[in-house]
Amino acid sequence: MTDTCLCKLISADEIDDIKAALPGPGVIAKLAEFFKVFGDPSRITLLYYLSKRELCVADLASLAGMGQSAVSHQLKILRLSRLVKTRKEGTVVYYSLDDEHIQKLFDVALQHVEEA
Amino acid sequence: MTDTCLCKLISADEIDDIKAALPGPGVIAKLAEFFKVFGDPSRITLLYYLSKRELCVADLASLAGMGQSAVSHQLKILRLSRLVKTRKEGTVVYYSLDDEHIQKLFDVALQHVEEA
DNA sequence: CCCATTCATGAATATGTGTTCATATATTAA
DNA sequence: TTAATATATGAACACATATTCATGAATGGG
Repeated sequence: MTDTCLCKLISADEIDDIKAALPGPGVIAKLAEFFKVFGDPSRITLLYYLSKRELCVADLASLAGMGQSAVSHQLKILRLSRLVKTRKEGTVVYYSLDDEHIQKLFDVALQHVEEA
Repeated sequence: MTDTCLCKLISADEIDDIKAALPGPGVIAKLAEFFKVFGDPSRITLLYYLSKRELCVADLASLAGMGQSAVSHQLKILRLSRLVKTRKEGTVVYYSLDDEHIQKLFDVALQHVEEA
């Protein structure tokens, strides 16, 4: 056990304060799950196209250069994360964005990425 | 091939416009990599603690309830993503945040998560 | 009613990822 | 130098995940 460290001289009070303000495990898990959805190039691409206009599955596949099944699987993840919504017209399902925060997230991330 | 869809009646011009505005594959990959870093509960926890104060590896491990090695591995990822920076004092390495956007990202994500 | 089309879904597979264990590196003290 | 401590690193393992393939479900046309 090498877990003894001089810098542990944070006061017990301060430790308690910091730990108390930590979001619960449930919230942390949800945060991670949320970010994980954005952590895939295919989903980023789909979200980008949907940020431009409502699109059906086949067109998304065509635009993104992905197979129909792959798109469908990814759209399910985006649906479960409440990032996109659907509108059905006959056999065609139109997808569109369902979250006004997405563009803001992209902007912040782009800022970081471009600060290379 | 079942990739023929009526809704493909987007004009060729519109398709070109949308595709032209798509960030290049490099940028999309970087965006995904960036978000992926936040897509893990351990890293979220470490970032949270570092948002409170500078901390050494052993204390981070203790606070987060993780092994020293696991923390070190995750800190390396955060370092390579330029999200944290280090300061060495003897054998002790102090970590602290190195990006002013992190809190903003957390805020947006929390908003989404809490809109359940 | 039968068929074609669009999308969803389950299984299989290949790849990626987080933790642990053991060990190496670096710094300080004796 | 030797020993001790803090951190970093590499290999191994277990687990998650993205895609493909095959197929199922739903809708509309003939």
